[in-house]
Amino acid sequence: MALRNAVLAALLEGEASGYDLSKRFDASVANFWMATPQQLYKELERMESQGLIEARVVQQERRPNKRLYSLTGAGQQALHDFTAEPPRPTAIRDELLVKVQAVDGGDAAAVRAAIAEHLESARAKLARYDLDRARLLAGRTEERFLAESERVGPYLTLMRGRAFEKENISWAERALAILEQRSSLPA
Amino acid sequence: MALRNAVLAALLEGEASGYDLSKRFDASVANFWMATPQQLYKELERMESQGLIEARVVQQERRPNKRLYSLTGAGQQALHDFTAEPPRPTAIRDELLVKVQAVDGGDAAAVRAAIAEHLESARAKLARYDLDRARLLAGRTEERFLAESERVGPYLTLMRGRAFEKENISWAERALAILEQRSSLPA
DNA sequence: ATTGGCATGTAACCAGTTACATGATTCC
DNA sequence: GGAATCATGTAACTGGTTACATGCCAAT
Repeated sequence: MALRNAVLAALLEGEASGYDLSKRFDASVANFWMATPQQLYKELERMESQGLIEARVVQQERRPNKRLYSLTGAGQQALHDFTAEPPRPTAIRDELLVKVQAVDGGDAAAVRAAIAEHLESARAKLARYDLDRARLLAGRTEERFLAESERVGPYLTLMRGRAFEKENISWAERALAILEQRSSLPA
Repeated sequence: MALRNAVLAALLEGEASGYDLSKRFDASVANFWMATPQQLYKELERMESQGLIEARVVQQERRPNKRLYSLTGAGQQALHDFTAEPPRPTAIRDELLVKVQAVDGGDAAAVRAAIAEHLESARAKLARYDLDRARLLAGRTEERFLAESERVGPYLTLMRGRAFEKENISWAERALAILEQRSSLPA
């Protein structure tokens, strides 16, 4: 029931279809929770059957109809309850770092390539987050934004994502430099 | 088969029992991959049956016997193959950030408490990583260490863990400050 | 004409978590 | 005497991934 909470949190931004949510996850939630469309459709069904969300069917012309979900009172309560649960230690699973850990007994060139690709994707994500931030701030200083806006959660997670990607970038640059030097000086 | 690769990488450090591995994971691998003892025992069995690792039984007095596992040639090959695989985008799942995202519709005090706890654990981890780093460097400068040591993988992942925890700390401090200010100025 | 976006789902499989289970030893 | 450590496992459950499946519309 872990995805459930991420979905509830995402629906705080407003009603969304499965498809919308899938994009919303990619755009902002993906920073700390990833989910495939398949996962979302299944979870939405289950959540609806549990009364946490409700659907409103929107007829569309020249488009398939869609079901827009929003939080019910029970859903809001469930979200509240979730935030009040004692935190469990965050589980990390980073395949790239497993490869880096194993670089000395593995294919060093391939690991370097993987880091380089990671670096590129971190740069792309950082650029996206910067755009998102500018959109949120809408010309205001951070201070004013924080004073004025109703919600700060999305801003805080965005800041976390930004810092994470910045750190990814500088780590990857450093790691590449070290590994490249090694490869030119074989023992 | 994702844990498998983390186990192979961990066994590069030398032979280990299930119990040893469990501690090794906690100590260093946990930085990027977490696994419970139960997971490890099951995975070790499977890996042995696939010929990736082999066990050597050590009789102990006043202690249960233990099975020390080490990589076979096939295991080394599997590790090599894994490092050469094209990287898949890292999956993140951070429950704390889900709570933060939902803070505006949830229990803000509980979320602040969760962040504070996270901050403490990040500080503790950073201190541990600093100790690990000092142990690895063994009095040498980073430059000399990198020039001399046979393996760099564990150092690079350690640096990543350190940077990650540092960033956790500064983000958590900032987030707490923002949320505390909000709580004292209710809309 | 083909790619990409909109829109939704099912089924089979694989991986991870939690609870249960045991038993001796060493340290405080 | 009780907690922590050493040492290993099973069983039931939950959650996540991958592959398969469909079909229309807009833009290039």
